[in-house]
Amino acid sequence: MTNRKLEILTLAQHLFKERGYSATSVRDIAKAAGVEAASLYSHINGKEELLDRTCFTMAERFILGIKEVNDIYFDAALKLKMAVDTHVNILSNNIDASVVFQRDWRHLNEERRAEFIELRNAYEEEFRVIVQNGIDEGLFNEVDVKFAALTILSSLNWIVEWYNTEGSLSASEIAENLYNFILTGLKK
Amino acid sequence: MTNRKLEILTLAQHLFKERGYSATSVRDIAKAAGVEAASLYSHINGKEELLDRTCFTMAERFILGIKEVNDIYFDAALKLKMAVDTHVNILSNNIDASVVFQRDWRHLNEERRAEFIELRNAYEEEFRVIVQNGIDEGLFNEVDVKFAALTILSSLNWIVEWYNTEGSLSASEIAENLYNFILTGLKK
DNA sequence: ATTTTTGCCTAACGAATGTTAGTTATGACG
DNA sequence: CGTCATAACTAACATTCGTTAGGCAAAAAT
Repeated sequence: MTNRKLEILTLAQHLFKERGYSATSVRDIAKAAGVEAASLYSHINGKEELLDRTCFTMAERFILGIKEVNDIYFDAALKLKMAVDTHVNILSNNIDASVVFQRDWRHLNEERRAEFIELRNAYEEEFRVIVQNGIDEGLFNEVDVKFAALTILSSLNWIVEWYNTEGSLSASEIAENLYNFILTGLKK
Repeated sequence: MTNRKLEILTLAQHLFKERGYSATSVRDIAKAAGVEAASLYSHINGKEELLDRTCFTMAERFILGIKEVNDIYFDAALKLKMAVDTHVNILSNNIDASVVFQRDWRHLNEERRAEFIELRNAYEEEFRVIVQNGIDEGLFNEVDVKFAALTILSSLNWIVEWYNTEGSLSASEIAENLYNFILTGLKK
């Protein structure tokens, strides 16, 4: 991918984040790039390519992240801690793309959407496995695995809705807070 | 609001849920209603009215819900339990509208969007107050209040992404599972 | 020096968008 | 019966949409 194409992709991701994919026109993206709409087509095949690349690049990053965590750590609690940390760091390093990944994958065409959902399911499954391992190892309560994983993933997925680059907490601090809360719970 | 208008609103909410507000055309809604696009304008002022009514009706429902919980219950733990239960029940009784409320409020015009955000903030503040009360009453751990509330709200907000009307769990069962997990945490 | 490639341009396409104006069929109410 | 309200219609509007075709200037490669 050429520099210019990457630049266009980045600009598009920012606009998609602000306005949503459907409400962002090719002309909006062109304007941000300081170029006529038609000129974009020297670099991209179409608007959907920008969405597609964004969604699948992020999916790959998240999946690669959790694979590394699974390879490096053994203890389930540590795996979970690092999976959360990795997720939040990827997200904070690609905040625009993460928002698009989270919100706009629905606008992928049917075929690609199906592939995307598969990747997402695989990612979520990794979290369920970690929670199950923690239970088997006697580290975690015998909670409903699906439910516990869902709560963790909800918190992770929701971060894009409130994360602020200028906020006081770093990505790893957010991850640590989240991990601690999920482990400890509210009850005294 | 006439029956027919309500019918159109309901159909629109379903389409907005499936395709998103921006990607749903007035003609799509008209087709669902078995009518020409222009005919809708006997009933509505415009497309945005459908979004506006959806977002603000749901906001009112959620806020009324938590006010009632605050009036009826005193104990912070019970308040939280019932706030979660009420939220999930409202959501499951209005699943299409809830999804739109969650995803598409961004497409409100600037003025209404600002009002909407204020309502949302007020709602979220109620959760923070409950958590803080729980800590003050010695029921809850001395967690970071913002963070704890955020995790709870993340889980609540994310429910629309996986909730299935045909699922095996009722709204109150989901609420109970969620509440228990948040209170207890993972750690044994 | 000549050719090729790159990156943009203008112009235009057909389709879809939200919305309006004006009209008509139907049925309720006096 | 005549009047009015309701709910739909057809036709059209000005825009905007994603995209294509063809060309042109500058830079890179030969």
